[in-house]
Amino acid sequence: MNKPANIREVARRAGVSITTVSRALNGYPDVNEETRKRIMAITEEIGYIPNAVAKSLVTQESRSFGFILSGLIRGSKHTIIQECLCGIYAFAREVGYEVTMFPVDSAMQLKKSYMQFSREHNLAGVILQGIRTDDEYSREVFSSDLPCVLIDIPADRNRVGSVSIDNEAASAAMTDYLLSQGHRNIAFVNGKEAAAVSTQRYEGYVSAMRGASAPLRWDYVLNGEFDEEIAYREALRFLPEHPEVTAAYCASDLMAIGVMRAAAELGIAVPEQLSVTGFDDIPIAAYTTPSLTTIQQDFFLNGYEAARMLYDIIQGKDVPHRKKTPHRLLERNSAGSIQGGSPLRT
Amino acid sequence: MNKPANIREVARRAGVSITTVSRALNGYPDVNEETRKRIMAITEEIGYIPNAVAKSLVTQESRSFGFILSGLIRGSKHTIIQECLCGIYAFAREVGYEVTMFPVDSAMQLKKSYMQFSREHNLAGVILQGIRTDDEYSREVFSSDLPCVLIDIPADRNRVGSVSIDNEAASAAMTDYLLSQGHRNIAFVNGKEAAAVSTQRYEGYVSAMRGASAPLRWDYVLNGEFDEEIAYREALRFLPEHPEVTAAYCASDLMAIGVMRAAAELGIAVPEQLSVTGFDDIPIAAYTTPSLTTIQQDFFLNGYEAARMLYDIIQGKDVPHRKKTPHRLLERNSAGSIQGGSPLRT
DNA sequence: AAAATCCTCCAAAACGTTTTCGGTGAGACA
DNA sequence: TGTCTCACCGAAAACGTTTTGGAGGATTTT
Repeated sequence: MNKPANIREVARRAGVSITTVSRALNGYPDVNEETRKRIMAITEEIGYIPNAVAKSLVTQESRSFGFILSGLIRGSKHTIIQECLCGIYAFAREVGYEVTMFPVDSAMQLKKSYMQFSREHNLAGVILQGIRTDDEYSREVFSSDLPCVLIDIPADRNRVGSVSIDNEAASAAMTDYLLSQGHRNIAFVNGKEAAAVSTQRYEGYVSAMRGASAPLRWDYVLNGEFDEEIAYREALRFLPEHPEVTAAYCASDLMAIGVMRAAAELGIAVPEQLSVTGFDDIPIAAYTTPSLTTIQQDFFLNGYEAARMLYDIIQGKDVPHRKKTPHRLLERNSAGSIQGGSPLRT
Repeated sequence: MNKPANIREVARRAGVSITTVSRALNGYPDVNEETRKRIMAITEEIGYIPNAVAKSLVTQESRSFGFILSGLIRGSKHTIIQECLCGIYAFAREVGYEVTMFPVDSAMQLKKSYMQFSREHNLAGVILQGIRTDDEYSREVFSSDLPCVLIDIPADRNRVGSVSIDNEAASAAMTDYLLSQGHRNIAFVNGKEAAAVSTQRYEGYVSAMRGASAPLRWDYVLNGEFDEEIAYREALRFLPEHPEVTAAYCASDLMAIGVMRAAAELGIAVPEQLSVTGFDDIPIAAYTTPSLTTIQQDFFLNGYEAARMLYDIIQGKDVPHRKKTPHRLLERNSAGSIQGGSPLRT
């Protein structure tokens, strides 16, 4: 394993100092065009590649976004983090940055804090996703002066940015949609309580129901933990107890799928007897029978915008630290109108 | 933005040399227990974090796997690379490595070669996935002495490792399954020609058909390019022309879904009139109607095993450079028996 | 003709570590 | 008393860059 050529070797062959080589390669003006050509030729010839590690060490910057995320788990059924990662990379490429991932597994004993990770790698800034706000490590990041933007987590501090859809508005929109179809008794299957998006979506549901003077009953909101199986079991229990509810609005597609399975098992027809709607628009949502009416999020865009905001913060630009990405209500086939002539389940 | 503390600061406060600090922190034996305690305390107090960049520079190794992959694109409907990445991280954590991703986009003008990337970052070795073998940059990697393992690409050189399922056997198994259900006229929807897995799956199909003396016709193999839409259009053309074929075996789930959609549009019932099978077992496959009979691959395991093999190669262990991960035929509802009483389409 | 300017280049310091080699003092052994 | 061993520690080199602060010569300006 012979060592790769370094700048010294190039300098030696070109008969110049390493300073000149460095300047030539980095496009500084004060180097003779002829010398530059010669250096370039030698660089090419011996396959010299500047060592980014050494460069990063001396310049004290890494041109690298950190991406700290939880939820990179085996057997995941959605592509959310994939999309997000892809968006981050898309922007990073535009500005010549790289990205360094740090997946944190809730199961793993976290011996390394986010901060430690960031400093070890001279990260220019970090993007956090799927991280709990009450986590001790995130506090450490918030209170540091490391540029930082959050995805799907509201930022309380002013130094840190955040990007997400307007969860409350989207949630209200979905509830309103169901209401407009004639539904009154609408159950809401929520996700984990700890997640900020859960409370926001709950708020949206509540305000829409209240606005329409629809029955707002505590026993109409179920806890599905963002889990297909749990939502399935909850629905299995809930649906027979409440034949008067004609719609179940779920805070995630996976939970909606669980609810639809429960309905199928109970002999309840979707959407004829029960409308079911989801949230996220994961790939599966388009392929279920019936296909899922849901709120579409652009997770790619979330990643892209988060990276862009982080970049602006790093550059010291004065930029709004709150970005709402667009959402869209995707009307498919899992929800229908009550006036459509379909009998209520009662 | 005050600079983070460095080893010199710790040494100054502890009243020892930086050598001693380094030794204390890295667990070398020749440092007094009392001094070590003191150093640890100071480290904790001022929040000192060793700089991995500097360390990597001097040790000439980064304890980092490179993951070079193509196919990280917006709107992807499967979780293959996600699973793979997850597997790589799982192993990396076990051995205290990190992973550095390098997504290559076929659309992007690749101004940086894989080799350049690897050397820039002092990578210990790289894992390649979804990369074409005839690509100029992969040649560069193969012929270098950089430890390297390929996923889903057969390795011709002996220095490089490779991991994948036994595509030929799996493909033959699926074909045999269809044959055992009484099908004789089986179409095969293949993926991109450039992909190694395509030719292997084609071989499996051919040998199984040949073994059963089933009709092997060139016009029974379609080119779906691993694309749902293309497979859909191909099926739309092919199915009416060939009412005698009772089964379509597709080299990917997405193509199978495209074929099923075409069948639905043509009024052909699946599986009653046409059996359709896929390959991969992506999440969607379980949620289509009918659910997809397919070959299950463990992409997580692919990543995990690739990382393990790479690690062994880096360590200089003499280890088999070819690993076949298990596959499984998942019998769901998109394929049925001809004897089952269902009429042929003819 | 002297002075100022410009172009091209170089020596050396710096970034934050690890590692090699050697030094000091204390106790053990002859 | 002299030497050897051992535990502990430090000075300095090294990793491969970038950047600072000029130096030397040629060219232009005054």
